Amino acid sequence: MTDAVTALRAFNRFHTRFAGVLQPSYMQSGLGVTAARLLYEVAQAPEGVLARQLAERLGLDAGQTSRIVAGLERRGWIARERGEDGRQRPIRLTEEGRAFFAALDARTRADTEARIAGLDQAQRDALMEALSRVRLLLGDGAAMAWRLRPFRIGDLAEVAARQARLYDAEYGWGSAMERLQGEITTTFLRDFKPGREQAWIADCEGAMLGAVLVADAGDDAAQLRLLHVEKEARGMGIGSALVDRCIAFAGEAGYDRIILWTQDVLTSARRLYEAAGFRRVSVERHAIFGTEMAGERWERPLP
Amino acid sequence: MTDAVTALRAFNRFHTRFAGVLQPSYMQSGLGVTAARLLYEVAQAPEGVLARQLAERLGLDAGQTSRIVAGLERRGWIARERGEDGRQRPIRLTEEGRAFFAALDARTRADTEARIAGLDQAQRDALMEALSRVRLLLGDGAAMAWRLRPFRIGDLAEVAARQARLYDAEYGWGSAMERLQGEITTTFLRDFKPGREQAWIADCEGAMLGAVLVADAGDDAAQLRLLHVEKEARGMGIGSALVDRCIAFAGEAGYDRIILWTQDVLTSARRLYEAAGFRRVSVERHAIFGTEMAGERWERPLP
DNA sequence: AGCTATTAGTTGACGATAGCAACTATCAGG
DNA sequence: CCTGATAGTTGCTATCGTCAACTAATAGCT
Repeated sequence: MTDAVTALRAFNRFHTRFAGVLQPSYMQSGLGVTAARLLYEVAQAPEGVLARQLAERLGLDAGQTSRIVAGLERRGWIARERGEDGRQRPIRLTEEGRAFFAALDARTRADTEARIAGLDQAQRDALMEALSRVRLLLGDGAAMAWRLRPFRIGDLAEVAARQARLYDAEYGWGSAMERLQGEITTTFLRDFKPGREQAWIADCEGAMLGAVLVADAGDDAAQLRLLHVEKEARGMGIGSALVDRCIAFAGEAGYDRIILWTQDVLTSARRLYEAAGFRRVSVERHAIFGTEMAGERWERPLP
Repeated sequence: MTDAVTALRAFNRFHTRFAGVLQPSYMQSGLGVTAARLLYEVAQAPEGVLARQLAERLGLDAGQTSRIVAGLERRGWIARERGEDGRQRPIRLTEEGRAFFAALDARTRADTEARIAGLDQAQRDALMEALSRVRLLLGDGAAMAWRLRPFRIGDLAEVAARQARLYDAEYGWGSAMERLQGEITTTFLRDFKPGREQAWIADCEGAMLGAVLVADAGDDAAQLRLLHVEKEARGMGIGSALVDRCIAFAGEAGYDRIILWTQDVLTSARRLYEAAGFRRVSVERHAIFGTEMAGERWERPLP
């Protein structure tokens, strides 16, 4: 069995080749790979960008950056103004530069598209999810956008899989938890009441970073279930966004109150609930998952 | 919402930077990045490698390869023999080269390890799965090894998720199929009989490429359930390996026969069953998944 | 105001990387 | 023996990347 370091190195070798095959298209344009990357960054920046920002973003040397910028300016693709700070020379695209970049960008897109022409939409989705997951795990999460969306086909089973693994790794709850997850999601799907029930996925460019369910608990109560946030996505505000969405939904659906069950060991989840206006109404000790812990019932009235 | 091409290009930009940060360690060794990659390839090859094989594998120019090889030979890391074919100069590591490479490799490993030092084991597993998935989808599957392994925590829910998405994308079976999957896996987990039942995952460096379940159907019959192979993994022999494993397991467990239910539209699965000695014993038309189709029962005696 | 340290950017030098083309040596097949 | 193909080498040229010295402007401090 290979470890993550070996796998990452193998991937790096693979990707170096993969990206290398994509590069010759830059050459046809008379630009080097680095110059093309820099031009891309300039094109993305709506305002003028400073050379040092480009250097920082691309991981380039200041001298190298200066030379490439000078080259692009000589060809007329970019222009430099004077900033308020007299040392700065904000860079922006000229009209010709915009046209040139558009053509280059289109060719690069076509090249990339050709590389994945054999993939159908489902596989493209899988590719996007894997790419995002890699970036997230390698620490590029800050550069990525996430949003909440309603659940789609396959999502609830994935929620069950993620939670089973997460809680097993973190608390050792094993297969007892897995069975429980499976039963909750299966029941939810079987008895799904549109408008009265819903599940949301925190979706970061195709990758699931967290999820939550709202189920009808009867007696005018909505029940928040299976809240989780992936470890690499904590501190991004996903947990509270999910809880807030549940409360808003339950309010609109006309429930009196929203309830939930949780465990005392899930401290960060409890903080979320507390901040969102939930109050603990009962505690019950048990050992369902092997070790002794306390199951808690929390509740929040709805306006 | 971004598309796969945009996501892939964004990933390429990310990875170029990511790999760029890893490179300085090669510099300390006096080797360039390309020379280090080439040395790695030589070290991996047990026999002598030809320069043109290296060029092909690394996507390098022949001239460039020649120069790098000459440089490594000058430093004494590699040696060139004469091949049977007088034009060829098979390359292999010298003793010094082996020692040097081992040191370089250790440092590179440590560098990579430092980049993922913040990840726990579960996250490393997730990283490996995502990396493998990317390579598979981008066509590097031939360079990767897969194997069958028994199911672990979370696997069955993932099987349900993958199948629900696969069959929805390919046949439009939607949530009816999803509910069915969920119920089958949940029931399997709840009533799991070790030794009499089992599930296998086709695992390609952490990524699930296919799966199958064997359940006790009562009356001395084993039932093969939920066989699937991911689209990007077809033609690798995974389907027949999964079926064979089921038959072998059912035989060892002492069942009389192995049965399964399938649909007439799943033609490639039917071919697998037929090749593995199953025979169709009954057909029944239905419209469970929206469209009209035929559910089939297949059976195979066990020795 | 004047001094100092810092920041933005430029330039020169040098070596590694990369692509192209011309070249030698060898081999395979008629 | 001739022809075409293959393995590998070498020269030319341009880009890329690093290091270090340099100018110009600014910010902070006394």
